[in-house]
Amino acid sequence: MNNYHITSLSFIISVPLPHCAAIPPHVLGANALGATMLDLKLLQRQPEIVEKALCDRNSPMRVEEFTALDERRRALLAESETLKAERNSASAEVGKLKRTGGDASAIMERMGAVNARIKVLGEELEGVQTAQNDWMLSVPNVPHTSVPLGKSEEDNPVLHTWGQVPTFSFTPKEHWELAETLGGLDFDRGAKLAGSRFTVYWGWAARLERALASLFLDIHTREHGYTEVQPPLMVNRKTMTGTGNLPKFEEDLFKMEAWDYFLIPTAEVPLTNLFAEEILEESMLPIGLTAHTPCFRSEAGAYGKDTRGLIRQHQFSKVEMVRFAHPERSFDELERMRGHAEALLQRLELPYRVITLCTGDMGFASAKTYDLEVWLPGQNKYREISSCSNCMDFQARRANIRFRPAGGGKPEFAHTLNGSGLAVGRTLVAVMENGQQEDGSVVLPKALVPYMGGQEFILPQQR
RNA sequence: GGAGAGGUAGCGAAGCUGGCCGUAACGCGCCCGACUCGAAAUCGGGUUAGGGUUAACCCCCUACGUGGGUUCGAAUCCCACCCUCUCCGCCA
Repeated sequence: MNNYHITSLSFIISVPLPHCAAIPPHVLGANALGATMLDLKLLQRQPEIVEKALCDRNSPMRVEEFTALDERRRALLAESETLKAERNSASAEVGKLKRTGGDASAIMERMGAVNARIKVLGEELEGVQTAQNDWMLSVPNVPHTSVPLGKSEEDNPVLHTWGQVPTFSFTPKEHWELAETLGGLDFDRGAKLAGSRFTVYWGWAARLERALASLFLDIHTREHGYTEVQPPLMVNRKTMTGTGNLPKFEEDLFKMEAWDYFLIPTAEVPLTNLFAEEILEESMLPIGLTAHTPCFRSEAGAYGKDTRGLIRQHQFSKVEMVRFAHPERSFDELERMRGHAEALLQRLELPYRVITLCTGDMGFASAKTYDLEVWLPGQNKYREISSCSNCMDFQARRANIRFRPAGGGKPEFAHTLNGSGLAVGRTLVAVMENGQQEDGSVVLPKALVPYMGGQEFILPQQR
């Protein structure tokens, strides 16, 4: 599941509210939920669609807040623009009079009063527009019609499972227990150097992390058609806003104290914003980008969760996939990208399942999300290892990412997708736990052996 | 860090002694048409985005890196900031 879901709200609103009344099917047709999502026009003309989306997401926001601001804004705009038109024509008149030697003092005096009124209107308008803009930046994406309704992660249906859950003749250990004899993962020194949720990797563990990332990048670039990118690991406020991490989720991020820079919580942020404020050619689509980067998350609100081991760290590495797609093909691209993530787990022979996130569990920017969950024998359960989302035009609107249609015509917003392929630290955990033997050693998946210099096992005596 | 140059449509670029210059000169690209069997070349026309109003058109407002200021009126004058390029210094 995505880290930006609104868990804190799911227990505030636990019963269906009156405004959640059913929407007629024709209103929710593909057309209505297409490229105009969270467009000003959609909010103005079909507010009931957004209202239902907010309800399905358990969001406390109400469209009527927007509507009130929008009506006030338009009233102020109408008066202000009328006065500005008057001023423009009067100024042209002054220009003419000055050239012909006429007297313009009467007009200039009248414009003094007009300007004063424009200024007053402008100040109120600015306040209203700021409030409206804040609302727009805080409203989550509208879930796609194919997303199952639900309140929380309990309601996420399983799409399919792959592989056999392994059986052991002994009680399988968690990865941090294995590391007690295998070494490699140094939680104590990680805490000494930085604090809790930081880990030092030694020897085989450091190499395994590198091997996994290399394998993933090689498969994506050679077999799945992605272009490898090395982006900045710190980005500015505008970039964070483009993907939807700001303004709502600042507390989840690490921020530089003296600079307005943030450490990226995922490579999705720099990769998606690569084409911000740009107009692409339709022939360039779809674009696939991949990057292996560290990710930094404050994990605010995760106190007491996954405190041991590598599952939840302040710093972890991830290979990310980002795709830019034509609006008509973005859901095909989502299926394709999910396949790219699944291919990695299959290559590593790790059992997993795919779930579809329900409306109440989806991330802020997403219109539809699949989570891949890998089997962890030590925990005896499936744990998230990848999250693949179609954000449709939600991020593209924020970041202004457009493409020009092949036949010419006005630029349209592209659709953006992102997915982990995969979270490297968690994959390392899965490799350890699924490959463990009774003597505490670990058998490595065949696909990894060439990347480990021919090494097939991790043995206790290794350093 | 020092010195200088620059930021104007999809791209290049003019304007920068304030008004007749922003649906923005000029060139490229793109679209439509003419010519052609067809194409190239040539010729003619068209081609910014966002918002308000509207059934739609018309019309109106805003935008010349960003934010302020002066003025009846700012691409143009003033102030601050951001970014790019060149040279110098420093540095893995």
